[in-house]
Amino acid sequence: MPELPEVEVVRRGLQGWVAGRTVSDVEVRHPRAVRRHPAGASDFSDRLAGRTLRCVSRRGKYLWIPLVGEDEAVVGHLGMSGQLLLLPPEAPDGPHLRVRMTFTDEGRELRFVDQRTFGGLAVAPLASDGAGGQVPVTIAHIARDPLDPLFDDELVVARVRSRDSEVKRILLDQTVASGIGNIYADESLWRVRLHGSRPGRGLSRPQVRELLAAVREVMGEALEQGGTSFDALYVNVNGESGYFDRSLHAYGREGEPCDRCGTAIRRIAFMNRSSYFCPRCQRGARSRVRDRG
DNA sequence: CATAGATCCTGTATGC
DNA sequence: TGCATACAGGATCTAT
Repeated sequence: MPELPEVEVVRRGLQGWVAGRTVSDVEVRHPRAVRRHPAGASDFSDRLAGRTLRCVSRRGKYLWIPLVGEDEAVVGHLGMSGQLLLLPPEAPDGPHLRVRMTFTDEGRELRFVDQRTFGGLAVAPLASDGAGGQVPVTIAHIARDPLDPLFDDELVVARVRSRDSEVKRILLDQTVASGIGNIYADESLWRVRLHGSRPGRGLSRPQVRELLAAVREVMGEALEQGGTSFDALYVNVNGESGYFDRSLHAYGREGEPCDRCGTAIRRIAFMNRSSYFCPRCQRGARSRVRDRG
């Protein structure tokens, strides 16, 4: 469930704790956690041992930390249950500890904990991002996110409107705009009263602009509240949950009244998961059927 | 090329 | 009580 706001909370938490520290040792407890590091677990550990970490960067749901003196970075993705925790060395290992990074100062360890193992870490080369910065080559295909100062609204508007796919699927496509997952997609669509099954090609330019503004708005509000959490799976680097789930209008509210019109929120199957929407406020599901006829 | 669907994984909740 | 099934879903791979 960690989407952009949750990952940004983690980034901020890491920033003050790992920047400038030198890695002592890296222990990979589960090979799946480094499956995106093709050279394997021992190579992953070898590339980090003795290296000093720089600032913590983020694009969409990815985090990366460049290594001082190298054109490489350690890249992380939380998947849906990953946690990056800063814990004192004496804290007990939980059952889902996947990677442990210790530092030469013998202070807090950085632990990657991941119940469902969809997340992972890797070391990857850095390349130019085309705008004076750098990005790991393994995530060069990930688009800028809506909170990125270089996010180009009109470019994304054009890309959304060039596709026949359902608009919700486009929102979840990280090569169009990154950082949006199932929760914030549903919340953004609810805010602008669009049904997620509307084809991108059928939306007007103002509609897509309004949708992107809603995405930015809902993510910004979530960030202010420390992110969204439904269970103990998403936590910040200190193991604490956010509060934004109390502000949700659509996601996870099947059968509950819409906060605008009182109609019961509906849930439908979508891409092996769920979509939540107000059947009265969010019209437009029929246009696709009509177009086919 | 564009699009849609399947797949990885495990803890929790639910049904019989 | 025990077993089976459904569900959560981000990114990537495969199929059409």
